[in-house]
Amino acid sequence: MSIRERKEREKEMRRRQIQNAAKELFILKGFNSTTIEEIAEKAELSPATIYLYFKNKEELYASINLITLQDLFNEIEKIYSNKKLSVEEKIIKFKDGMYKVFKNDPLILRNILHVQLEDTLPILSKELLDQLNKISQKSMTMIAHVYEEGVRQGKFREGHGMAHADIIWSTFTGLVIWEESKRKINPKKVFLRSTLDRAFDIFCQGIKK
Amino acid sequence: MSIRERKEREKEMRRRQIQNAAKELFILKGFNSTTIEEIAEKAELSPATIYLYFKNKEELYASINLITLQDLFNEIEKIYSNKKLSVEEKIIKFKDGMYKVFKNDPLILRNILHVQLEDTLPILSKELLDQLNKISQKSMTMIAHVYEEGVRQGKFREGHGMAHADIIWSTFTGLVIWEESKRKINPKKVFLRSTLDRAFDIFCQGIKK
Amino acid sequence: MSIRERKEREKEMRRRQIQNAAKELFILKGFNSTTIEEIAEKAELSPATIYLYFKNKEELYASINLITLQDLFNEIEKIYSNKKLSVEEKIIKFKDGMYKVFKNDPLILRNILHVQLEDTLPILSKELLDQLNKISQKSMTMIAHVYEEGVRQGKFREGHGMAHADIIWSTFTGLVIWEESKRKINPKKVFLRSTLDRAFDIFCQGIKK
Amino acid sequence: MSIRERKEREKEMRRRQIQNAAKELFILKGFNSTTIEEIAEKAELSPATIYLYFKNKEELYASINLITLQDLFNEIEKIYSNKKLSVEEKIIKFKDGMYKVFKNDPLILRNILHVQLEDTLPILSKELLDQLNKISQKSMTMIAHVYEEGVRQGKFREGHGMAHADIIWSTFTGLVIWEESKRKINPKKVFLRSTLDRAFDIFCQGIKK
DNA sequence: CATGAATGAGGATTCATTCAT
DNA sequence: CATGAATGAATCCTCATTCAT
Repeated sequence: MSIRERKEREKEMRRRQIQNAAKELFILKGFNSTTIEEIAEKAELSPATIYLYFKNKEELYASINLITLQDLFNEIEKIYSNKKLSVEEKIIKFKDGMYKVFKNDPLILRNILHVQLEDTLPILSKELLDQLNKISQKSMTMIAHVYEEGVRQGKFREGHGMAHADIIWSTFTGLVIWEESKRKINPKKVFLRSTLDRAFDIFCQGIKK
Repeated sequence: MSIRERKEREKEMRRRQIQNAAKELFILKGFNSTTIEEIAEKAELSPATIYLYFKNKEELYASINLITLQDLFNEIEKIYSNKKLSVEEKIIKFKDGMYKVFKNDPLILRNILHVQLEDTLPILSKELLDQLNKISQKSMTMIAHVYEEGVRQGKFREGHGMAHADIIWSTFTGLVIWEESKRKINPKKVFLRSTLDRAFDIFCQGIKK
Repeated sequence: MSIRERKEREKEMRRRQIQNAAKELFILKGFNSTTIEEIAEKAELSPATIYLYFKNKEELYASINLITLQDLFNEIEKIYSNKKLSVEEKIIKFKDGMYKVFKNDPLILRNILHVQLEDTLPILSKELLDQLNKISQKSMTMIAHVYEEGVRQGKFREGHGMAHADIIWSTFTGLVIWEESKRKINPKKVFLRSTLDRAFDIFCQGIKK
Repeated sequence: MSIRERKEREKEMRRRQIQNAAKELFILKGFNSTTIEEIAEKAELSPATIYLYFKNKEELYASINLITLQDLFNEIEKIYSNKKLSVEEKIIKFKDGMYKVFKNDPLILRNILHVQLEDTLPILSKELLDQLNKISQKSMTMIAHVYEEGVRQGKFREGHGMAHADIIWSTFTGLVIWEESKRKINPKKVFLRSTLDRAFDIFCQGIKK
């Protein structure tokens, strides 16, 4: 029984090993320009082996997105459920949480948006697309709830919760993408954490009643 | 001389013709998934002819972004130079200007961001990259100036102009992309102009001293 | 205009050139074991060029069958329409016609039967399959008509025309394939024309009233 | 010793088990399109195990043909040796026997002919090829003998026995393959036993003195 | 100038086969 | 004896790019 377990664990590790190799490359070069061969090489496996663990390139790609998005969801949920935090604090924490996930895996944002913008948006299986969609939906809803709570408490200006969730999310993604793109043009540039903080500071100021 | 001019003009038109065809396809399918042959067909030319006007696919792609970015630049400059507008008004106008460009040519934003997100960016020639960089730099600088002017006038909170330019730009792009992506998943959704306005309203509120 | 025609003709020749190379190889090694690269090499072209003339390997394969079947159809129709021949003569001529086509292009029969024997009978496009089907249907119908005419004239035993067309066709193909297969095992053996003639002689005898 | 025997028997059963699984798949999908993995799965073994019993895919395939051909041989021999049957009856019985084998295992004919037409024939080991050859030779010889006996008895027209064995065999295979191929194009069609009977009826009529 | 035609350089995927356990 | 896991070697197909006309 213990042998079987070990095997199981090893198999899972192989999967991870492939996903990690792939993630790095997808981040660096995008989906289309990353070849299975490169992934295999980085994972120190043969291309054929990849196909023992993932049905094809798209599924591999999707599986990575799923992990990442799940992380994000967990992060947001943790904050959302934390009863000790005020709504203002929660919004700040949301930003910090998103940033943390993003820092840990810069691919995430690109992926979420890539799902929609990417070339031939990879023929992700309907299921996976739905799953991605659902998770992101749930995350947004939690953010919306927080805003609405703020309104109820008389702290925030009147307004549709979902719209403000969109604004928070967009401000974050917009900044990150923009910073990332600037770094791409000029690699010396470092992501300015302070700009992000400032933006959210302004936002918090702006929504005050 | 006049003949030469006509020739020149015709040549320029061919370039445009190709760029327009390409733009549409890049928007629709992304860079990698758009083939030269498709572009040629849409432009009613042969693939070989494309190469008489553009060194390769990347240059063609970049040249389109350049146009787009130039349009945006013009829009921003017009507002920037308008002496009748207050700094607050200018910021609002910036948003409206960006929105106008985007509305008039929805491809614009996608393209600009594609330059940033797309797989193949690193292959762009140094020259073009610099040019792209310079234009965007100049646009951002103007926005930054407006913010700094606001600070000098005691209207806006202290802060680095460039950082706030980034924030403005990011908020805008973030929102547009996000809305667009939502529409992609659920096509019935219409872009919420009001969400954009709200976001900038919050921003303006937030930066007030 | 003449130039265009020449081009057209040259293009058609290329197609033929590819088909001929492919035909030989398909005969020799079967569909699956023949690679596009081999075909290309034999045709003195690059693999990519093949795809300018045929959508994929299957279509190429099918196109060859189509030609072959068409030839056969023409041969049969010629006999069918010949008013000077008696029904008995027509049946003998059918055999001779089929044999002529086969002799002139030994690949023919193998190809037709490959359609039937081959692995997963290649996913021929519905259209082509229909076309193949239609031609063969028409050929068989003509043979059937001749038999029925023979019945009407009181020369042949009562019986369903189509069934006898099947019998004629099967006897012929069966014999040719069998002889061919024997030759494959023992290459010295030569196809026995006399066996074929004998078989049809027996058949003619057997169907007499 | 008894243990050794049991082992031997078990080993033989495993072989059969694999062959049966393989046979079904080869019938369904052809040689090339059937994968070792599929065979293994159907046989409830691992792919690697297959290689403990058969040197490679080709040998496995050939071994199946051998069985099949042996069955056919047995059937024919039984009829051949039956002293109570007249030559006319024997010929009819040959057909029935062949049909029975074919009905019981539709693979047989496809396989026999595949051996001859199929892509991979050259790869079969010389030994196996010889064995296949010998069995088929012996079967044909028996059929030939019957014809010659008929001639001696003054019942059949003069003629070379072997040639008529070929004719009998070809007529049978030709019809079966043709019917099978028609069914492939139009699956609703059912194999017409009556056509086969008719063909042999005509044949018997035709060879009468 | 324009292009039809050709191709070299990959890239994703499959599968028979091997081997350590 | 059995197998899970791994892979080398193919194979089909695509596409940016070139060049003779």
